Amino acid sequence: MNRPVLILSDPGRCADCAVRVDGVCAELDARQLADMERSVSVKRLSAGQILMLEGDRCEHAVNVTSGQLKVYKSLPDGRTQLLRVLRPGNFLGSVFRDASAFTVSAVTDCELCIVPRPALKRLFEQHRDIEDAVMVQLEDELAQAQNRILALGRMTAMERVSAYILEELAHAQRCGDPADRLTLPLGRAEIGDLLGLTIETVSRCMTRLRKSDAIALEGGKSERVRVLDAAKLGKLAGAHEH
Amino acid sequence: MNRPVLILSDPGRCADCAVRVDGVCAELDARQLADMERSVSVKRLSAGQILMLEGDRCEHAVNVTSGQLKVYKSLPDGRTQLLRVLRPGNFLGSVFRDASAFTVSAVTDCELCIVPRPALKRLFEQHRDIEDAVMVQLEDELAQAQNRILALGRMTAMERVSAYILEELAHAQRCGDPADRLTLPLGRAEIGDLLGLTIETVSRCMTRLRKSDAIALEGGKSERVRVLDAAKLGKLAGAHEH
DNA sequence: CGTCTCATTGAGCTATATCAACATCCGTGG
DNA sequence: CCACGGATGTTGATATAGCTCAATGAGACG
Repeated sequence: MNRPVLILSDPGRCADCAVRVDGVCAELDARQLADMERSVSVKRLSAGQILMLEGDRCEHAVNVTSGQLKVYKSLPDGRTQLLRVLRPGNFLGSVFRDASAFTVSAVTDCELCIVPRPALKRLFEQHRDIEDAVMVQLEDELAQAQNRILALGRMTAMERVSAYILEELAHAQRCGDPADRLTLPLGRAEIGDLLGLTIETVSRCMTRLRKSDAIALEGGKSERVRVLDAAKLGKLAGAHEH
Repeated sequence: MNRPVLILSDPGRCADCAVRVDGVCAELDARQLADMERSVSVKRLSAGQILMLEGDRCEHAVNVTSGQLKVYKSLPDGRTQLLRVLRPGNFLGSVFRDASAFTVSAVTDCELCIVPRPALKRLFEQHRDIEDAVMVQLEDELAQAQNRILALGRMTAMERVSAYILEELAHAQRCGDPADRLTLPLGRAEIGDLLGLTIETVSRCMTRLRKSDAIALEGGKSERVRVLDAAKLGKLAGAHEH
């Protein structure tokens, strides 16, 4: 998962990119990729560094190639709410908005593939597929935001935590991990900020899930979860499938 | 606001459309509009009717020309959460998703301008600006969803209600209404479903705002609000401007 | 081995939900 | 025109989920 990434000064790299098959770049053909590559540069962030602040001008879009970032909004008194977590393959960037609506900061050390906005617009003009690929990302992001709205507005703490674990499990599975194990990418505090809960409530929900044998917790900070009873979690999360 | 709308059998109407200057259609030139017009039809809904159900195939995009609709998700036990309210000029439609992530139903009688998805895709191919216009809408929608996430996750009932009134006030002003008066488009139950609160809590917050002289309530169902002290509301809403 | 960070657990508090009564408006039919 | 009934909003009393504050535990790291 931590393979090297595309580098401006070293053309030909996009083809080797670790996240080549995910997200925006997945659908592009060789020529589009080559054009993309010419516009792109790499940025590294260490854990805790801020990529952009709410209100900043949006000067480029980014694609995460390694590491994790959190996207969040804050109230003046410091309450903060995570909007999403960015992982390898995820795209972030407004094409038509000037000011960022959120802050983005690195949870772990990260490598990002960066496209300046003008270059992105030019790419859009030259390659319809790139614009389409971005729109697909945008629609996905919106759908996830809508799920979050439902969770925050109408689900209990237990439901939110159960649903969150299942989300992470699904993500782990997409990454090819074993079907019942996952490593939570966030600490309790950040999970709380994502789910609109406090650290303590998240912890208590985890404990309750553990005591009811739905999950097992492992690792020093209980950051590893084994899902013992996915059906029970699904029921708790109020899952309804279509 | 309730002027007639574009009608397939009566070409030339788009130019006269009540919402011509809003949303997706605003940026189009005569030729694009003419092409659009050819792909479009009108649908009428009466209050309470359902336009689409969560899980339905997305077969067309719609642009609201009159009336209001609500977009929402529900949990199996009936808890429901509004995602957004659609008003004249608003666009709704996934271009690349197959299944709707939400239910849409008419709050009032409505008139909609409908574009079948294949036609929309064709329009995208022929007119870059149309795709761009849709992407602008999508980015706006996402930004609003993110504000809602912050509200639901981290704001108190008073803050949510205050912020909501200010949102509605801003909307009324954009429609050219007087700067301190507005008519709430939703009943208390729907406001509750939008803000993740109960009817009673919404009502109590309204009362508190009234008693603190931030607003005055008028009309049989208190559906008209006069904003007496926007600054106080803003402070309550935890507004921070950039 | 102490210190730091993070998670857990407990005790009590409070904002909001729930349950219930009442008020008000509006339409309808007599 | 008035009386009635249904829908919607308000208010009150009580319950409770989740928050706050505080103490404890358990790895990680120098």
